[in-house]
Amino acid sequence: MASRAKATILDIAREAGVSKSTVSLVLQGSRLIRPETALKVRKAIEDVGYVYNRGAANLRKAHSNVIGMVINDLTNPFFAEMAVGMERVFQSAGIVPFIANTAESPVRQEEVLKSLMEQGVAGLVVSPARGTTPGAFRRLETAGVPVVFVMRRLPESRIPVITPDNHRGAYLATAHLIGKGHRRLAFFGGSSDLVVYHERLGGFRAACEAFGIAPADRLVFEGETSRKGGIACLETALAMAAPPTAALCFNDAVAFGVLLALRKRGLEPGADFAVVGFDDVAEAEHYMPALTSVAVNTAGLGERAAHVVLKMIQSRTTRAEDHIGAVNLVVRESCGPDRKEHGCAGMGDAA
Amino acid sequence: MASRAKATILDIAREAGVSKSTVSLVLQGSRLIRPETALKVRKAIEDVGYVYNRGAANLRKAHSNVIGMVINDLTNPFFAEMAVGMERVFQSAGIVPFIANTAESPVRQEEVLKSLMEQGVAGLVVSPARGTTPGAFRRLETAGVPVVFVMRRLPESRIPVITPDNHRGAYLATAHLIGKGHRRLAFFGGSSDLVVYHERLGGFRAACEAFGIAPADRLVFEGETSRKGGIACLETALAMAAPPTAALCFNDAVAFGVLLALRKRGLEPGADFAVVGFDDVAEAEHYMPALTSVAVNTAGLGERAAHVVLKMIQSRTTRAEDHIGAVNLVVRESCGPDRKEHGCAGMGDAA
DNA sequence: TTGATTTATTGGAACGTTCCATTTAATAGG
DNA sequence: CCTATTAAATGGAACGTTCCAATAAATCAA
Repeated sequence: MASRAKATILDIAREAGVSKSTVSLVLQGSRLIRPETALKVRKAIEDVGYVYNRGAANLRKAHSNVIGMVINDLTNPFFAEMAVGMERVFQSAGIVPFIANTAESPVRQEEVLKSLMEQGVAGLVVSPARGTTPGAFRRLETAGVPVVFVMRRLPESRIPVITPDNHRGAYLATAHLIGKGHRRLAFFGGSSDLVVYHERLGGFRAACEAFGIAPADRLVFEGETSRKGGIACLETALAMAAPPTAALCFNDAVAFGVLLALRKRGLEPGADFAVVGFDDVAEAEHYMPALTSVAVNTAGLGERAAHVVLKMIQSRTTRAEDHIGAVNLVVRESCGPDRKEHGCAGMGDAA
Repeated sequence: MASRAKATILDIAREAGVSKSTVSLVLQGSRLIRPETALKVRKAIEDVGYVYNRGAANLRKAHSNVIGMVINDLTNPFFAEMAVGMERVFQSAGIVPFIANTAESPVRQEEVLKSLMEQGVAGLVVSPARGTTPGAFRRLETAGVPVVFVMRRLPESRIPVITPDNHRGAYLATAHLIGKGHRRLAFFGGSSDLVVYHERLGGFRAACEAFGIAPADRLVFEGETSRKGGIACLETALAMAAPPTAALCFNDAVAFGVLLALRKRGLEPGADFAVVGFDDVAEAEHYMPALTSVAVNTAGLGERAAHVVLKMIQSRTTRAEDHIGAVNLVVRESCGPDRKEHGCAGMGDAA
């Protein structure tokens, strides 16, 4: 317990019989100090139990080496995975990033951003909360703090963005479904306040158009981006007079919900109704049936984002190029075998 | 861009025509300042785009209001959930906690702890990495920083701990299995370098003993605490001459693995082999079949931990009582119906 | 009026670093 | 030997806050 007044650089100086400047230099690993002196100082540091006061240092340096990762939803394995990718990069750069969760709340995000600024962050990687207002990052911008967005973008913003190629991914997935013989397709989940949503939906539409699916045969169901949302989408879709036979889901969580709901109804995912997810989270591979999904290289995008912000900090700029990451469809079991003229057994299939 | 030298309290003072002390008081919401003066100052703050420099403030106050949450594995939904519980509490206390991930590496943890100390944290909630050495937290202790452990404890440490009642949970689960008619039981997954492991295994053994299961009929399989670990455990268990008919799993991830492996082998979880998980993560309810698991009130424990550390900070102590959280078994489908003399077919629900 | 009290405001000395400009010691060149 | 040069160590002035003690202005008691 005890621990009287915290030891400072001066205490070490006294202990080691040198000046505070010398101690400071040792702390910074300067080559100006004679090795044996450095050793003496380091010993004193150890003896006294000194802990470096970064706040004081930053006061002088204005160069804080703190990097923040602001994540919209840490309980979502997808974002957690991305966060871990970033962390890897920061770690190997010798930086301990601070992670903050906004729980998808713009208000909370505001608080977090404020706190981070007060702490003097050197840079930020942000996956913005849904409903973030365009002005939310102005303070950061005027303060000249490098920021990069990852996974999500804001409608009108000059902040660089690292995202997967959502349009292409959705296109590929949709094409796959059509190739399997489906002619009446749905897009499940997601809400239109996310730019990503429009990108993915755009890819879906483009593919439908390219392969001659009539506008009346492509159904869009907005919904929560969660299992629950997926369940709801499937329910309302199957309640239609002429239900779809396949769905591209906004993300894997929605797809899992759909798979679940199918089972509950006694339908066989894949055979009776084809499902494709998006993001290819770790769980997709282990699901029952294994989920066909668009892999976006989650951790890789995180790493990329981290690299970009590092580079920005280093070159003292607040601008950088956007990066659109490659995607690919990984085909598993959730779309079943190819579909013949008329659906196989099971229940109500295409008209 | 631009943003010449950062604005300080003095710039605002000049702008508002008052002294820096006045500005400082306004920032702290002091009632000593005339409301109209305060207003004038606040306007200047807004105009200049000032951001508070907490580092400078802390230098003077030595009272940092930064709290850290050190998590062993953020990609594990269980810990993520716990983290979110803590966050909730800190948020309503007006504090933005910083989360750091150690990825189950003691080395990484060391770095994180060091960084946090340098940042001048006021307190810490830690779920220690596996293999943490007893001395890892000595620096924190001698510095007098309040620390509380959550979910995991260290073999010999005076740091307060918030955990679920692992022994009781395992006991309940095992009793349930025995009540279902199982007489040859296994404990799957986990490794003995975790105190939790011994607690849970202890509960398992105690129940076996209490209900007269012969020592030869309780099998222990160490293994990774992941899906993969669960799969492996089941494989080796079923390869035995007299395999068990039910298993208590170290945690839900292991249980999911077991469920998966059963399916792969064409066995029906519940009917052919009963499975109980531990932790009751959100996914347990939605699995196929829904997993019977020991609910530990994850988020609640997180909240509790946060409260404790807050109290410790406030009362300037480094000691607090341990807290053992209540647990309860939530019965779903993964143990099937009661077991007759010889396992029955079908997969009806619990009797 | 005078002094005492209250209310608002302010200067200045910390806080623990960094880093520039110096000083001191050691080495080399002649 | 003296003077340059290099190497090693040092003092002191920042950095942007807080907070104590002091002041100034306003109110009150006589």
